[in-house]
Amino acid sequence: MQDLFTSFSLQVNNRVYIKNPESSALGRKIVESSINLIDEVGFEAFTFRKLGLEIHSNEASIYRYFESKYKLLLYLTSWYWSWMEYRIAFGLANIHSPEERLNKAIKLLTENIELDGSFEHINEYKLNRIVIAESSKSYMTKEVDQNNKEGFFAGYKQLVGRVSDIILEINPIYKYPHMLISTLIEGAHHQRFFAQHLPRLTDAVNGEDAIIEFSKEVTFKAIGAKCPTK
Amino acid sequence: MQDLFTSFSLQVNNRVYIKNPESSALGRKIVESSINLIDEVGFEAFTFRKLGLEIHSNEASIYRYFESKYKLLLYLTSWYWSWMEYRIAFGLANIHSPEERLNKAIKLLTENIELDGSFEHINEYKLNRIVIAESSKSYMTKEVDQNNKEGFFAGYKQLVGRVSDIILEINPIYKYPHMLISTLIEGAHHQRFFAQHLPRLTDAVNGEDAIIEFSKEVTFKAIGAKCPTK
DNA sequence: CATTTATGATAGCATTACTATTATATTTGC
DNA sequence: GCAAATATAATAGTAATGCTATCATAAATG
Repeated sequence: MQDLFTSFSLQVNNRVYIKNPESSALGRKIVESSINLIDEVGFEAFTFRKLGLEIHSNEASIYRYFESKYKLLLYLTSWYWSWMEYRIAFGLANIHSPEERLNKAIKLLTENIELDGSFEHINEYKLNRIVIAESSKSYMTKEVDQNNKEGFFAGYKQLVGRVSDIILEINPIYKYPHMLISTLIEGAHHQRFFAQHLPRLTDAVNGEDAIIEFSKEVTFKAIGAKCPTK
Repeated sequence: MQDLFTSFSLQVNNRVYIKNPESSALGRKIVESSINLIDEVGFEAFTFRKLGLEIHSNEASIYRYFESKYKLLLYLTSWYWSWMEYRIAFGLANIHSPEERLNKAIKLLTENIELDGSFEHINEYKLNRIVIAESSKSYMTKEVDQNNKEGFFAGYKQLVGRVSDIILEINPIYKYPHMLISTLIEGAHHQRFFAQHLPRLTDAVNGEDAIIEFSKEVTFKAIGAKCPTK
């Protein structure tokens, strides 16, 4: 996907920001450095004041882009899900067999993300770690219903919907396609976190990719289809 | 399990508290009311000052039991996992077929919890909602490794280990028992949350219990065994 | 009933999550 | 090239949070 995205940017619901951070150098710096800083110190310890110091700018200036650090997190996760949808759209182009499409989609959804440098100011590798460790904090809140109404989770829902559709192509009477996919996505994230920090909750040996294997196996068996790579 | 527990209390790692809240009326009041308050306002808005007002006691007094609200959350989740382990231990007593044991364990792990009143000062129904919405905040932190070393997640790990053992009884060469069980537990929690707040991420219709069905199906198919209730 | 121990009341402090104000750059439109 | 609009920086301020410290009082215990 190299260089493909230099020409366009991913759409994020414009209600998560006050001013679009893509629209200025400062905005891009805010996004770039927030990824570094959240990855480094964690979301609870992350503050706009610290971010201001980091980028030699001002706390008040950051507030002109994002209402709060929660909204910024929402921006980052929304961006991530948009990005994931593009990755999948491109990754599945010209593959016709639905089994192979599903197989590839699961790989893309559950694999360890590496830096691909398509977007200058976004480090996908670190962003993936943030999504794994912090994204549940963006929806496990008392404001979830309100935020949902405003469309802040649309990207995630759309992604789950798209992959579920592939499942239904393979097995039109499978009852739980959305459940299966959302369980898988969240599950793979948890497993990556557990593999690093709470290994007794997983069987993922560092190095080999048990998480992808596990996800594929579970999915294809659940829907009663044969995994093309097995 | 009614009245069974009036005679004993569940063990929680004594390093999550400063003074054991089971040891005094104030301590039990703190636990009881913290469950109500966290359930009501959410963990971020929950503070010891508010809790003090609620129980007509003092912020400083609460700090004599728990170092911080994070430790209190850790206490609540640890208690929950201990409780879950007892539920399973009792629920599986005298069942010999490992398939039936697994089937029952999955039901107990993924079902919607109702108030059972075995512990006067703990509302299991609300605690379950807290565990669903807030428990990931107890381990998705920068302090996870430190906390893990101190044994704060021992109960959860033990529970996952026990259920994994049943899987291995059924299929000794299954490669991912821990992954499967931890994915299932977290997954069921997420699905209950999604069913209420983000229904497009799930297929759980309110009322019937798709989540248990889904969990059983996935598990037995993944390990290549037959679910006894199907 | 003296003493330890637990609780309560009050105060204080650094940090957080903002908002407001005013000053200074930078961009843009003509 | 300059006025006017717009974006950013600097500073200050406020209420709430997450504690800690001190001292007084109540309750339990030996």
